[in-house]
Amino acid sequence: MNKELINDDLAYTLAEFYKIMSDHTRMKIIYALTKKELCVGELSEIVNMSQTAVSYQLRILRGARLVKYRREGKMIFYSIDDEHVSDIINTTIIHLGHEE
Amino acid sequence: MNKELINDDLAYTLAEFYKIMSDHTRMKIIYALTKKELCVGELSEIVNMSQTAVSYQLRILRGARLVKYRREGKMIFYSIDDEHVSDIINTTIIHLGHEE
DNA sequence: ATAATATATGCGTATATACACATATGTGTT
DNA sequence: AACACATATGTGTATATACGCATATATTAT
Repeated sequence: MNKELINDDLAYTLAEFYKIMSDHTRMKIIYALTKKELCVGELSEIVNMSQTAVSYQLRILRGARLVKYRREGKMIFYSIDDEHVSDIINTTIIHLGHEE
Repeated sequence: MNKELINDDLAYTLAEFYKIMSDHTRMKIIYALTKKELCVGELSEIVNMSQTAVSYQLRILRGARLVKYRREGKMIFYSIDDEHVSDIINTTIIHLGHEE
């Protein structure tokens, strides 16, 4: 009778997705990447955190297929995997009334 | 020079928003509420958790203004505060390819 | 092969948080 | 007022996780 009101698998999957976006360091990284492809060193400067910390978060973002990467010599360039992600963020920004 | 790539306040605010949605219990509650207004007891049954646990999460959802509520006698009915929330979830479902 | 540079990973720790339990508060009924 | 019922809240605890440090790996240059 309440079948439409509950969907455990979906709820778990959704929550996992949002969990990735729920850390401000990761969000800074994601936000920067929605604007431009960047390598780890650049990201490290932009978000003003250690290379280790950025790398730690990039691994998580990779695991969740939120970002993709390509090697170019010593450097690895990261970018947003899917433009849906940008859409979701933009919708949220509008929702939060945080446009500037 | 990288001003457009970073916006600390916004990143924090976005991360906080997604943090609310990053718990599967809360997501079950939110999901059910996107379908229908419900009281605490009904929610408790639907997500199959104790009244205390549901109440704990509802407080957090209230604090984040993700849900609103109205009293009717002894019961309190909760609903989604803003239809933007449903939009964001629907976009995410499409993104995840989890439509059924 | 060695060195230098860019990035990744294992481990330890401090912090955050979801939930259980007990209890409090608010509302209607008698 | 006393009681029952629906919901909320304070406290303790177990678990999850972000990040630092040290170190490993991968790539290019000498």
